[in-house]
Amino acid sequence: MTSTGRPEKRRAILDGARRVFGRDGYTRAGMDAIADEAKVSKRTIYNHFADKEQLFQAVAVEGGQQVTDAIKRLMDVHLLKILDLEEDLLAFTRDRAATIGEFPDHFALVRALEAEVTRIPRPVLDRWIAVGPQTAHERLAPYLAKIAERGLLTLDDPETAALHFDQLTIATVVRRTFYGALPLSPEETDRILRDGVHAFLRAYRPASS
Amino acid sequence: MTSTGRPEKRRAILDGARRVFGRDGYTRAGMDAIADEAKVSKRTIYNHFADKEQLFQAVAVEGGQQVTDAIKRLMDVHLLKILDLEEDLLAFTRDRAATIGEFPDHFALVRALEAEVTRIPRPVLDRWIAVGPQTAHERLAPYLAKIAERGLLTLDDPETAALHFDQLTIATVVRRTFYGALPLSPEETDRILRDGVHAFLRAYRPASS
DNA sequence: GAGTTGTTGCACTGGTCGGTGTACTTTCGG
DNA sequence: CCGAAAGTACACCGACCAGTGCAACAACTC
Repeated sequence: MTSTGRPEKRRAILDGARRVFGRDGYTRAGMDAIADEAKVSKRTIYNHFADKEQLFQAVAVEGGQQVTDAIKRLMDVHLLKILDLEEDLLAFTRDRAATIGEFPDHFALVRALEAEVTRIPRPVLDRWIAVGPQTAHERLAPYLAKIAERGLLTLDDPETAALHFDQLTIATVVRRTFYGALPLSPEETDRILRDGVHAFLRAYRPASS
Repeated sequence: MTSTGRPEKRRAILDGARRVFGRDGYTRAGMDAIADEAKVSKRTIYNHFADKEQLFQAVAVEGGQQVTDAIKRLMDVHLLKILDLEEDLLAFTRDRAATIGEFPDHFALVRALEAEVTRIPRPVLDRWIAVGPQTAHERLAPYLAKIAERGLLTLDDPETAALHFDQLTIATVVRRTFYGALPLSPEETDRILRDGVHAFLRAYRPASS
């Protein structure tokens, strides 16, 4: 499992592969195209990765990790000290929605990955899910629980609430735009997020308001 | 646009193509494999459809229409006469979730389609969206509006409420299972749907209960 | 039953692509 | 400055695949 070859080449390959896989999808992406994009010899790719499949998996997991980290930072920024709950949740989900545009290659690759879901070895798939989409909303739960402790939310189950928040906001935008592949006007995006946060609060805000 | 060739052959081709596209994805699916699956000569496929892309589009749109029709029927069954709102919504969403298992080839194909979203001509994509996923939840809105008229729901905007219902129930299952590609235990499915309906009602039920 | 239309099987083309072999050059640590 | 490790350029293999051409065959129509 120890990585062979020069690290900077490995980086270039991963970056190039992310772009090409995102642009062309898994099957259409050619190893020659990836080599060109990474400005690396095709032979070097095979010195770092056993085959196309392993390269794809490496790129997917790395990207998932990066996005998860970015979201974690957003949670710390917006959800630790709450002034106006609705505004803070809205600000969080807006920034979260913006990450779609900040990692366009990764999310394009996610579309490719989901199409291959039945052909990806289960352990690899589970690892990606664990690193990426699963923790993305599971990590939200403790923040919501903390907010609930202050009496700002009524939560029977923080994880379910986190899932519902996700579904009502970011997941709706993701679904409408196919992970950012189709355009969605800022106004429309904002309306979705506002409505979603609003509905979430109606479902989870204490009766005494 | 008038269709050439014998209709029963066209049917066989569409059915075979749906299976193979669903199993192998767009790029991996071979026209020879489709011909075998449809028990038809490859030459006949090209007599009915200009090329692989057009065949794929035809299959996608037809499948989307079938699913949309099935869901419409479920709405009529469950959402016209309401006895217990929570139970009726739950029964509806359960049956709706079951459609994922009833059209496995179609939903596998949808995964392939979403991966190709950037490569599908916009008019074709728009047509599929209009026939399939869009109307799927937009058609729910009038049913909810009708229920609201009886005072069982408080809706500012029926379409938004329909979208939220969708997101909180079926969309969550779809996301977790990747359109049915990964297994999800009936208990887990039921928990998701129950929780979703419950949250929906907390957000949209009149204060006087 | 003649003619048209559709279907079949098969060979074939032109192209793409994953992966390898090899001989040469570059990089870098000691 | 030397030697090993890594990278490069390029030709190459085998497999696969979309789409076509063609000749024989089957099935409807009038």
